[in-house]
Amino acid sequence: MNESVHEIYEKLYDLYGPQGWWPLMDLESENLSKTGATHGYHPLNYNLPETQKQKYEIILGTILTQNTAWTSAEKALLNLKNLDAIHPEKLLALEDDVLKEAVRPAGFLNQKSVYLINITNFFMSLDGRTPSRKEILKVKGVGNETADSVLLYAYNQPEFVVDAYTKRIFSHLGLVDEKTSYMALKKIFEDNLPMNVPIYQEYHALIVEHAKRYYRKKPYHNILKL
DNA sequence: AACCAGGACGTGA
DNA sequence: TCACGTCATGGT
Repeated sequence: MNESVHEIYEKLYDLYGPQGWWPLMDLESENLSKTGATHGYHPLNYNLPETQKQKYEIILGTILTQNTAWTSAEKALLNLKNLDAIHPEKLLALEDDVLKEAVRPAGFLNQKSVYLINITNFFMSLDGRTPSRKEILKVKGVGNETADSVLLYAYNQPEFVVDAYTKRIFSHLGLVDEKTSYMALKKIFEDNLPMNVPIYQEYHALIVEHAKRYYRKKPYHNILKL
């Protein structure tokens, strides 16, 4: 197990290369991936986000993509951009139905519009400070994965992000039980990898890329030859 | 036509 | 704690 965590990372990186997550709308597309967003990746640039606005865009994206394809979340994000609402104050100033219509393509519009407001208030209360994992989790609409995504990609904190794909791949490979909890699985990765933000960022993105190709529908196909 | 998307919350065992 | 239903839309 210890070995395979890092070994699989190497294999995925060799297969797909650097992914350049988290996508940001105002960046040129430079990614080789064919299955992700249409634009916004920034492979090998680990100095992002550079501005509060970019942090905020990432945070909005983490909510919008919950149980939703990124292509759909991206449409909602573009709607918000066209409303000039990728700014905390302006998003809060939107009429309720306007916000919901913007969120609609990402699904769960009633929940996500409230969650966006919740996390926006939280973001503003930080006043530029980096939040702790515990305090982000208090925001209604932010669970384990979203909290870790915010910390890893918006604040460059070494928190490994686990998602449904992670559990699916590693249980399919027989490395963990399907019922392994989020925190237990997170710990397995963090215990077997150097505590390094770019590696955490790339590994999670690589898992998503790999899963999109081989773990969408059964029967799953193990091409990693472990 | 069923199933899945870069989940989280509320409820009742 | 944990299993289960619910939330919405879009693509395959």
